[in-house]
Amino acid sequence: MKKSNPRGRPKRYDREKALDQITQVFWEHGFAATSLDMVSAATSMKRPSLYAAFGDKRAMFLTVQTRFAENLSSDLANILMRPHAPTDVLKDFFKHLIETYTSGPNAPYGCLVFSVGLVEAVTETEVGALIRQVNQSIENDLRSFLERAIKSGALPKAKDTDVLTSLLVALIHSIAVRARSGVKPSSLTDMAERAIHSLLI
Amino acid sequence: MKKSNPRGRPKRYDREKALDQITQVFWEHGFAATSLDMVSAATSMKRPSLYAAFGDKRAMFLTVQTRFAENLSSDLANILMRPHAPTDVLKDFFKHLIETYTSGPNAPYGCLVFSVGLVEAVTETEVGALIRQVNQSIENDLRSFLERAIKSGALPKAKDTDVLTSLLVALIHSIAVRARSGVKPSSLTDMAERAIHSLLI
DNA sequence: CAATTTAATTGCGAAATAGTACAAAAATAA
DNA sequence: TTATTTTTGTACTATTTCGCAATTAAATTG
Repeated sequence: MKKSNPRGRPKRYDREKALDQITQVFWEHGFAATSLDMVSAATSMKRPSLYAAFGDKRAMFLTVQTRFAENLSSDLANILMRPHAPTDVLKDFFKHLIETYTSGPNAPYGCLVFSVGLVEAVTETEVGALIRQVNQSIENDLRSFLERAIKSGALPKAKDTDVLTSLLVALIHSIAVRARSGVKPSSLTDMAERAIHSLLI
Repeated sequence: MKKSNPRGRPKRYDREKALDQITQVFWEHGFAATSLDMVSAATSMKRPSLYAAFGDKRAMFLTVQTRFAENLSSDLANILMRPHAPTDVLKDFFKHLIETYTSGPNAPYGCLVFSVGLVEAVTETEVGALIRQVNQSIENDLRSFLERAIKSGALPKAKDTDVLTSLLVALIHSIAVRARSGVKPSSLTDMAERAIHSLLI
């Protein structure tokens, strides 16, 4: 059952596709260095259409930030639910993270939230709040994962899950920084896997 | 022996003081959101004077980036040379780092290099190179520090210094992210100290 | 005291930028 | 077919921004 067409002239653009394209521009150049003309070019939408669809530049930025955060968080949370050995799960976890941070069309752009958004956190309270919330969410997921692993006997009881969790989150932040600075993905994978082994074995 | 005054009209500004003021502006707002008028207001120098002294906006930014990196790196390197117990030295190390990242005049701005500079790394090769170089330098200093500690018997031989080093660097990056996102300094200190204990004991 | 040198100040001009008013286009509804 | 609704496209305005040319100011040198 397809819903009947809406009243007026149909939209030319696809909302999700447009948001992907907007994301790319902000991801590469950051908030302030991105002009609406660049966004317009990337989406093939004229500025008035952009405004009608997504609000002003600030609103657009907040939208893609939260969207990126939600997608990444949920991907990572799903990986943590897989029924494999903890080290394998964490390897997949960081593999996906690194893939996300390094596979832009032109270059590695790192993390849209932890790198690009972060700069605005000082002047835009909402961005700061989002970042803290994303951290909290990933942190909670990781801690539950580790506690589950200990409960099931897959991980030694002696592990301090709080410290372990914050070190894994630190690893995420570090990968974000290094990815955008141009460190090659294989290096990042190496680092992550060695850290996982050292921390969990 | 004071060197004789130079030929023409004397400069009104003090170069180092001006660079401090320029640093503050970029640190708070990032590169693109900073206008030369803001820099002009912060330094009480008119734009032509700024241009004569520091070149254009991009050159100014590169100057304060490298200056910040050099100052911080050298401070941290010095702390690592102190003849105390490894855990105490590392506590001081992170205490200084957190102090640097959180004690701006208005707010916590995090790291000028790892947060503010990082955004430009994609479009400005030099910034990316600087960041990689700073990471390398701190990493080397930390690794030597750990190797020294093991040699002197202050740290168990079993430690994998490479992994340990990259986890400590990750902790730095994480503190940079969290500081700018608005996490309060005491939380950061807590996290750092617990991580140090867990990693070194 | 002139002449010279260097720095500071004023203010202009060209370009970029964000936002929006208004007209044209493309669909549905009657 | 005509009216209505919604999106798209054009074009304008006000503002910001950068870089620089020309002028004024403050020092040293002879």
